[in-house]
Amino acid sequence: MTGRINAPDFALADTLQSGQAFRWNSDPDGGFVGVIGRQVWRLRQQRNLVLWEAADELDHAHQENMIRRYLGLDMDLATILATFPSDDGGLADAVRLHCGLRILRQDPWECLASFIASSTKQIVQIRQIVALLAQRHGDPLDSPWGVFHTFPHADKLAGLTEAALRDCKLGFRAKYLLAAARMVSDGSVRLDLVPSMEPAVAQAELMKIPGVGEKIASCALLFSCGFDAAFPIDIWIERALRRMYFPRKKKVNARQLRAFTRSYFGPYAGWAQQYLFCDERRRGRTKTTPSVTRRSAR
DNA sequence: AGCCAGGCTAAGA
DNA sequence: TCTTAGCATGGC
Repeated sequence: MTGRINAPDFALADTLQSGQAFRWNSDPDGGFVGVIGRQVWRLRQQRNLVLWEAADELDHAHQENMIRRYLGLDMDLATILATFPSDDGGLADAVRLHCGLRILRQDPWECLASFIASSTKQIVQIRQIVALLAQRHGDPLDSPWGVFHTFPHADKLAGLTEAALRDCKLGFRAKYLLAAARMVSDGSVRLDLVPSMEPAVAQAELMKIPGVGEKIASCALLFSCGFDAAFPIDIWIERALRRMYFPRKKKVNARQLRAFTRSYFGPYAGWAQQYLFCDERRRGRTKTTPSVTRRSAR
């Protein structure tokens, strides 16, 4: 089944490759193949259109709604951008350079589990871990593009041993993911209710899980639960914030950074964060003469 | 071949 | 309250 969605202000590649989701693979024709829910999808962009192909023949309108929601196409980007601080040239540049970047709305469990796996890992490694979890413990899904797998439910992972998770290269995160799976599946963490909670309550709910601190909770809240103001601060964002807003000021600690982001960026702070994140990484990539300019953040 | 990654926890100042 | 080691693994 195929379809097309009019999406004038959308950047598929930026959106799928900006470290929000870890299970999209690009194919040679500029498409991306991945799993949403229990289906394999192939997505492409042609100018103003998102072209989608789904492996299964289901209700067309339902399919289209699903993909629109997942890609964040049900949000009005212009309205969101208008809430950003108006006199911030640096942020405006980042927005311009990553025009059409959106926040995905992923499955909360897959998203939370992926970010539990992410700590002190590079994106390549996170992708490996998530792929292994799916291959070994998810259900196979046949498709025109090969066999893919669902991301295993919390119930499924809850029944595994820590050793089985370690075999998926989780390392010391294995016990965290196992605990998370158990807490979600036995109801001691109500992941299903998180999207409708007050932001602070939702964050506290996720942080009941060992291995989930502010950063990982923020990622899950922003990328899967609809909390557009959640503002995960990782190493890249920290670099961007210090460079743009605290130049050469020696002592700005994590707390002060957090306080700043909460008061400065507004109700869609998480979206601003994603633009800054992408741009900081772009800067890292486009640096010239790597032997000289390579410097870690102060 | 080390070094260091998109952190959290717990210990110690 | 703030700083820091330790954790496990792979890419560069």
